[in-house]
Amino acid sequence: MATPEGQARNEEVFRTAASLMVQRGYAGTSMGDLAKAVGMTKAGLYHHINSKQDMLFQILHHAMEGLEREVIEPVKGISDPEERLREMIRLHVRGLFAHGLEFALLFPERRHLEPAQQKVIYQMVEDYLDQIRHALRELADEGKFQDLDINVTASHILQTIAGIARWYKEDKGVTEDHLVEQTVNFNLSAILKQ
Amino acid sequence: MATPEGQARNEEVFRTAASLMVQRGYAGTSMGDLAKAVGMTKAGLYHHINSKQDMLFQILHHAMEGLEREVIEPVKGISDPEERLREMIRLHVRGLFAHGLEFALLFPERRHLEPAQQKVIYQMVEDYLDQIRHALRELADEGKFQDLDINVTASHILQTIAGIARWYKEDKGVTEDHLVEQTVNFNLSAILKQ
DNA sequence: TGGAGGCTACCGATCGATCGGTAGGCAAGT
DNA sequence: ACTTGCCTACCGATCGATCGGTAGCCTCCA
Repeated sequence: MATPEGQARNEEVFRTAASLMVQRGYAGTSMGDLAKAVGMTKAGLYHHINSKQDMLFQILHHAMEGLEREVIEPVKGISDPEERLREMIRLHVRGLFAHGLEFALLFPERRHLEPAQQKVIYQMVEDYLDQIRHALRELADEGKFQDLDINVTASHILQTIAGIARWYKEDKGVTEDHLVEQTVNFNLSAILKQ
Repeated sequence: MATPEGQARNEEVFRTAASLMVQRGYAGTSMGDLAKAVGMTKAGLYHHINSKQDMLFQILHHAMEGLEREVIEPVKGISDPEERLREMIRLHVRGLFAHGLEFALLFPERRHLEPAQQKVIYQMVEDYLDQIRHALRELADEGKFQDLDINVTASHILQTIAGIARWYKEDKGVTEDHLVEQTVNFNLSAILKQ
């Protein structure tokens, strides 16, 4: 279906598109801009993608798959809910840095997708939230959970993590390690008794 | 400068623009769409505004002024930092509902402004964050603050509040009162000792 | 061994539609 | 008479997308 070079080029297109859309938004990024950024013409670009909209869908879908692979899967073996939640937050924040903080900022752009595509992405986010909710419920069963609404709390936790991409600036002297630690501690302090 | 009816029409233009941009983003909202939404032609629309970009700036500026007027000002008389922070979160979340949750979602669109305009908005957000940081510092002086980084914590708190607009759906049975209470409790639990 | 056929990865040119914005006029209130 | 508020009619630029075409490589078969 594709040569190794073509495969690499294809990935470069999607990676560059994600980067540009983070900076300028979906509607604010033209296919001409993207073509120029990857050193192609618009026509050449369309060899790699079906449409601008489909490209956005694939970027978001790929990002969610990455989240599941790098956060959900690795913590499946952790039976203690507190430690599992700690590790989820840790891995998620580390993932943000590893992939340039980018993808979290693109999710609001799912409004530009077809309803059916929106539903797919929405469901993947919901599945991720369910993992957080499940850990919270287990904590509640152990009597270690504060008296909070599990659904609202799960969303709050996710917002503190995804929100990092919205305010973090490299030049402020905050290191990745520090931010990981702070985000874990903030959220765990919020939900644990004592 | 304007008749009362004209003033009202002017406000309707900006209010409608904000609403459309929340749904479709800045670049995704055309002036033709906006004109149709307020029952005007594009030319008539431009009687009320200078440019699309300037309109966005005024919307964001107005939103920040509202935040200062409805959250910062009312809590100035509260000397106890814990109670002040509680009230800030309470008022901010209530403000989200009162104004349709809209404006929080528009702030990422400040990337479409001129650098000088961006700076103005950025500074207003920073001033707001300073109010949260100040309350946290006072709490620390009283020995009631968890061992957390004040700057990071302030951002986390703001993200849980602004983040509500990104996940809240009316049809899930979560009431405004419940959400206010949950958001206050989550954040206070995160930052207070014990 | 060489040539035919097919495939990938692109290009220049161009499509109709839509973009943000404007010139100039007209009707109504003060 | 002048301003306010809006209109019709239009501008150049850019949008996403598609057209026919091609350079270069790989495979297969005589």
